[in-house]
Amino acid sequence: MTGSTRVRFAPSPTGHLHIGGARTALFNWLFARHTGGTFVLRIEDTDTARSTAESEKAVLEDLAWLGLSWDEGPEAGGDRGPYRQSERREIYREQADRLLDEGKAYRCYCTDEELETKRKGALANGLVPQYDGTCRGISAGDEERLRSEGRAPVVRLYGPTEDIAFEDLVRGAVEFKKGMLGDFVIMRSDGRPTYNFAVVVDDALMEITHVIRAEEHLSNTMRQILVYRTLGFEPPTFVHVSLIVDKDRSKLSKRRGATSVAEFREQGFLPGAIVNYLSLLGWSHPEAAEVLSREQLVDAFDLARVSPSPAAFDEDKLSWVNAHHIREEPLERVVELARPFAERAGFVEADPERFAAIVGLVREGLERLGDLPEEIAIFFGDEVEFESEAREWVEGETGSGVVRELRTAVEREAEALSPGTFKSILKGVGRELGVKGKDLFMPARAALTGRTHGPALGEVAAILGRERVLTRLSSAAEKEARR
RNA sequence: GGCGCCAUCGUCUAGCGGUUAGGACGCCGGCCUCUCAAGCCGGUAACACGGGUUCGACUCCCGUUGGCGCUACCA
Repeated sequence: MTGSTRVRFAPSPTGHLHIGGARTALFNWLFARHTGGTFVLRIEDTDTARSTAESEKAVLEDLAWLGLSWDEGPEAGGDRGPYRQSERREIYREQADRLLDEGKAYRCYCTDEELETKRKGALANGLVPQYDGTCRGISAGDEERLRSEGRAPVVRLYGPTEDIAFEDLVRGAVEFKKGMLGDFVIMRSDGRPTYNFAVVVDDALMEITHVIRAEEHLSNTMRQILVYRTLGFEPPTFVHVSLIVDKDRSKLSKRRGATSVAEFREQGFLPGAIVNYLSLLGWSHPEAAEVLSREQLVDAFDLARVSPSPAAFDEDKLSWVNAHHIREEPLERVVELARPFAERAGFVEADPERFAAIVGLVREGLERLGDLPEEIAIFFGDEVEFESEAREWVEGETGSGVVRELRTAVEREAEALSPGTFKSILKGVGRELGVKGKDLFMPARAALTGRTHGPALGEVAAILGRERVLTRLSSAAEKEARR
C-alpha cells in the first residue's frame, strides 16, 4: 500500500464516545496505520444546540485512552485545519457562494410552514415529498422583496439529473435513482452549513482518500457525491461499515447496558481488550486469531475482510477477550490500569513491588478490573474476615491441628517465605499429621484468607509475608481455642 | 409509503460452484487441581424461504419474508 492514504474520524461532540463510534474510529485508525497513512480527527459541531466543549474533551479523552492516536486534528494540529467545523464557517460560506455564483445553487425563501404544507400535500397524494423548486428561478426583485420582509434564505443545491452510482469497498456497487432526491439545503438560513455539505467540503479540502464510516450514512452518499461533483472535487473511496446492534438486533441502546467507552472503562475493561473485541465486530483475522494485540491488528487489518452485515454486541465475548488481555498484557501495564480500581476501594499499597505481585497473582482469575477489589481484599488488613464455610475448615479437629502445627513450623523453619518454602512446610505438616489434599490445604487457606476459594496458596502466603502469615495463623488458632 | 443496505450455529464469524459447512464466545460433560479460574480434551448448535442458472449451489441471478438505515434548515 502507498503511504498517501488519508482517513478521518468525525464525531459530533454530544456526549461520551459511543461504542459504535469507537469501532468506526478504530477501523479508520487501523487502516491508516496499516497503510502508513494519515488519521485525521475532525469535530463535527455544526449542531450548536447539542455540541459542547465538555463533550469534545470527553471524546478526545476516550479516543486517547483507547490508544487511537490522530495525526491531525484538535490538539495535534496539521496544515489542513481548522479541524472543528465551528471554526470553518468562512470556508463553507465561500464554497456555497461559489456555487451560487456559478448558478449551481440558489437561494430559497420558502418558510417552514410553506414547506410543511407542501410535504403533507405530497404525502397525501402518495408522492415522495421533495422540494418543488418554487424558488428556482427567483428574480432579483423578488429576492429583494422577500428579504425586506425579513426572510432569511437557505441555499439549495439542484437535485441530481442522473442516477448516481458508486463502488463501495465493502458493499460493492451501490446505485441511487435520480428521482429520489430534490433540491436540498446546503446552507441554513443562519449561515451554518448542513451536515451533508460540510462533510464534503471538509473531506475534499482535507484530501481524505477513504471515507470509512457507519452504514447509516450510506443513503447520504448520494447527496454527498452530488456535492463533490458540483464543487468540482473527486469523490473519495467510500467504505460503509455495518452498524453494531443489540442482542435483539435493534440499535444499540443505553437501556440494555453500557454503550459508551467510558462506561466500559469504569467497569474495568482494558483499552486493548475493547480495541481487540471491536475489531472482531465486522472484521476477521485471516488465520482466525481472536486474541490480538494492537500491533497484530495493525499488521493484519485489511478492508477486504470487513463484513457487510450488522454485528450484535456480545458482552460475554468482550469479557472473555478482556480476561485474556488482563492475563497477557505486560504486567506493568495491567498494574497501572488496576491501581485506581484498588485505591477507589480503599486498598492502598505503598510498596509498588508488592502491589505488582498481588496484581500479577490475581489477574489470572480476573475478568474485569472492577472485580479486583474483591480478589485482593485478602492481602489487606490485620483481621481476617471469615466466610462461614471457611470458618468450618479451621474449627474442625484436623483443621485446627493443621493451623496450629503450621504456625509452629513456619515460625521454626522459615525466615523468608517463598511459594516453594511455604508449600514444602505445609506438606511437612501434612506428613506429620497424616493429612493431605483438601484437608491439609483448606484449613491453611481458610486461616490465611478467610475464604475457601482464591489464588494458589503458596503465592498467597509469600505475598502475605512471614509476619502476617504467623499473625493470621495465630488468630485463627485462638479463634478455635475460644470456642 | 418510497429508496437503500443486510441475511451461515443463540452470538461473532470462515467460506469466495464440488467441504463430513471450519473456528471463537456461551452452554454441557471430562481431565488437571487445595479451591476458583486458566489450560487441555470432547459435546451441543447454522446455510431464512421460494424460484431459477449449472453436471453440481451456502456460494451466482430474481423474488418473498424479516431486520436495519435514510427519507430534515440532526449528525
